[in-house]
Amino acid sequence: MPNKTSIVIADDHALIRKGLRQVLELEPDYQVIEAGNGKEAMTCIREHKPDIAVLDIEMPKMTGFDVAKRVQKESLRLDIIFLTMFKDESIFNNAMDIGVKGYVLKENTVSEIVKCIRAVLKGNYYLSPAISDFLIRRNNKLVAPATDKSGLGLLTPSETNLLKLLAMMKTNQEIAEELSISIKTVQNHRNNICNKLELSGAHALLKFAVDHSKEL
Amino acid sequence: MPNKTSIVIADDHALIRKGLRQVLELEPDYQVIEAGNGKEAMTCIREHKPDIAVLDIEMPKMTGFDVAKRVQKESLRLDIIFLTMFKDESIFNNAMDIGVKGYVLKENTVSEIVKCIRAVLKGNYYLSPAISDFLIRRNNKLVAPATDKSGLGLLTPSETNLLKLLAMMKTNQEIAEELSISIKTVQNHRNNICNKLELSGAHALLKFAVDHSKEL
DNA sequence: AAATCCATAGGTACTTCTACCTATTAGTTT
DNA sequence: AAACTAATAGGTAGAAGTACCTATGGATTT
Repeated sequence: MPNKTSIVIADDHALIRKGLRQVLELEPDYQVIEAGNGKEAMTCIREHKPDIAVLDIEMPKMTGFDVAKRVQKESLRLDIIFLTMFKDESIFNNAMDIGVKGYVLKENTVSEIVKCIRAVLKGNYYLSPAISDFLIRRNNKLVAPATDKSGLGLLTPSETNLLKLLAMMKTNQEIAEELSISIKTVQNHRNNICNKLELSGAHALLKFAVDHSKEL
Repeated sequence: MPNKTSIVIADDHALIRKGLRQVLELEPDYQVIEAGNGKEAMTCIREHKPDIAVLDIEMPKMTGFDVAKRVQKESLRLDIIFLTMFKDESIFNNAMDIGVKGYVLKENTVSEIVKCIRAVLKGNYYLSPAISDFLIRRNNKLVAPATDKSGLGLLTPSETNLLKLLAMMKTNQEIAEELSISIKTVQNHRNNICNKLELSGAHALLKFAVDHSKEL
């Protein structure tokens, strides 16, 4: 494998480009190609077919996003890393959505970008630690409300236990059997829970159980 | 605020404890308390009520997980950071599920743990970059199912549409109103779906709808 | 000792969902 | 034209869940 890893870097600040080149060329098998804006970056990518492109987001002519989308549309096979100052969550989310493999903040150490390139070359994702925090939130939104606004604290152990089974979509009869209690007891527990949580209606409790199953 | 930030560190290797202490005490307002295993860690935590506990996962007496769970059960207010060699995804996922705020690999630089503590003190999460990769996967799992083993392809558009509403735990009556059709039609659709998918029983279809809601 | 809370279980009336029927209309395929 | 499919809607019997009751034994608190 004498073939070098070629990397296109695109940033409108010459200073940053030079700095990046210097850092990257410490790795003997990295070959760096510079572009001063998004449009140049596209040209470079089409011509040199690099393995990786490190893009600033805010650039004249085409933004990093524009380049990433273009690359996707033209089915060019290379991985894209954003090197940016934006710590904004929604920007980050958008980047993930269009398939960006790495996201490194400029405020991080220079070695960060090298680690990132290595990780991406291995087929992994790499995110700046500050960004991981956003990712967690992204997950938790789908998972846990964290604080107990739900009223779960009001429930007794048996009630909580019953909710767990209910969240698995078990029927009252199944729950009764599993706990070796009467179906009437199950129904009563359900009723008590509904009263405590002020729930009413056909699937209200079932919905509650499923929605909060992670907290049970 | 002349109060120091107190940190309990727990690891069974004295060498690592000493190293950590040295690094952490470079920060003038960090006060370090050492524990040689999980049980000691619990004692230290109960006694000193630290702001943060940095725990190894594999330790004698009690593991880092045991300590984290215990802390949660006793409602002790401190943040927990795992400092570990485990790059395993499921271990990481478990850690997230019990509310661990930071996850740093021992293979990372020492400065990583300091960054982590700072981030967690600010109320943020912090993950080693190598771990971020897992998080991405975790997200993607929730997003892309790709193959259809479920039999969803057998369903007609109206049936699929109905399933979407069912997955939101709406009752037949609500679905009928939302689609401006008779409740009987809704019931019929449900029956047809059950036949196609060979489902039967009280919550079978509802469970199916919820389980596959991401694919609808 | 009295009061309170929890888990247990039964009763009853009502609503909702399930399972299996039939049937009409509109659109597609053969 | 005949056959098929999807969407619509009605009927009926029975299973499951909801809503509100009462009640007993055990544990905890006051």
